[in-house]
Amino acid sequence: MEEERETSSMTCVTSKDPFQIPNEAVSKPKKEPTTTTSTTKTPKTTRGRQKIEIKEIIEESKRQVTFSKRRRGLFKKSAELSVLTGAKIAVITFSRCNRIYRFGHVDALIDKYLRNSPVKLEGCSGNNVAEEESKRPWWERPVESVPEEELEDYIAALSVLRENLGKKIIAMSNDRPVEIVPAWPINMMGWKPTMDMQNMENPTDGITRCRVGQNG
Amino acid sequence: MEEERETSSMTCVTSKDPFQIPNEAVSKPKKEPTTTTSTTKTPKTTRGRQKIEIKEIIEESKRQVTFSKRRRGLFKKSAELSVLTGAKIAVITFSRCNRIYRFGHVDALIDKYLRNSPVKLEGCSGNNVAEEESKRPWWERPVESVPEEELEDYIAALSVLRENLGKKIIAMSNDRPVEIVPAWPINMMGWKPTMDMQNMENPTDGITRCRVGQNG
DNA sequence: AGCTATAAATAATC
DNA sequence: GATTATTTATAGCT
Repeated sequence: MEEERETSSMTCVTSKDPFQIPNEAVSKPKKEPTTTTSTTKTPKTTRGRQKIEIKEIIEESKRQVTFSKRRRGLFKKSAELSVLTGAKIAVITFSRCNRIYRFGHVDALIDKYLRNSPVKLEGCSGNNVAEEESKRPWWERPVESVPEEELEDYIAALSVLRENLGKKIIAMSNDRPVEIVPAWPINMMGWKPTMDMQNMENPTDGITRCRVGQNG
Repeated sequence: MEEERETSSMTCVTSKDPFQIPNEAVSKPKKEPTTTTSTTKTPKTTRGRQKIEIKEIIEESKRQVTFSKRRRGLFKKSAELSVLTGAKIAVITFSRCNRIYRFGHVDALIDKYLRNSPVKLEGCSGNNVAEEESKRPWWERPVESVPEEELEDYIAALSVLRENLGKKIIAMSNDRPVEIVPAWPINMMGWKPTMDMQNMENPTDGITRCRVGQNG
């Protein structure tokens, strides 16, 4: 974000920036579409996106807004990377108040991560996986091959698979519903829409809440 | 990325786009800084960033490049979100060849996630956590408060904490070094540089590799 | 929650 | 791996 690069693209902008002098004491031009002699310069209504330092945002409301916007952006980027490259991605976000926001096949990938890869979600292309695929048990088949109708069963089955991780995990997971957030949550062009993003974004924990007005 | 929004900002661009007609059959002007009559239009050397559809990239090398670039971008965004809002973030990426790339306090957050929040990384601001902090055992203290010199000990201690997750997990994790990827990997302005990003990005698995030339 | 102008990410290219 | 021109993300307002 704040690399040393100072290449000014956008050389086309010829209008003088009306927001130049102090930071806050700017007399905003107020959008007036047709009244004034608005032929010389474009009467900008906002300063647009401003450069910020990457350091903790102190102001409460501001931090919440940034958290919300950027988390959305992060999940979108994750989804795009997943679709574009076929990678499996899981993102876990704990807000300052320990509200949890998840993206992707979190549970499946955590299993995979902890077990050091046994849950094979997708074969490597060009590895003539197709023939080997049929020999594999259901839970090693690509997630994509699971029909949407069977998703519930698949999820349930996955929770059974989790037993292989150890009784202790199962015990701890029992009071939390085992669910999978689809990797294709956003209904965008060319995407496989299974559930809406809202559902994915809502905090799903039963975790101690902070007082009202806290970030997260 | 490909929402229905078609709002054309950038209305300032007056130069005609020389790359207009077919998509690939463009006669590239080739960068010639001072020779040609480059006064009328800017002799663009590239088409710049092109709009792409969010669908699987078929071409192998192209997909690899995109995976590399966008993964880097995703981790950067994660780091920024973490610093800006104080959120704890973990990102796990399995490439198509099951190479694993991680970001953030993956192990700690997985523990937290599986246990439904016991590992308290940071208190909620304004909750007068400071006084309660001192009562907490070391492993509940904010990760940031751990001095860099103690990081190794902290990591080791965390692996002990994992035992609370169950003997089975420990058994499975034994042949994999338990490590923590720092949440501040990029040495950017105002950042806390602990390790380099390269180290973080390198695949850390001992997982079956695909044939050479595969994505991930 | 929506808008606008600008900062930042990145597709194509070298 | 570096550059460039463009698309996309988003900071500040409303």
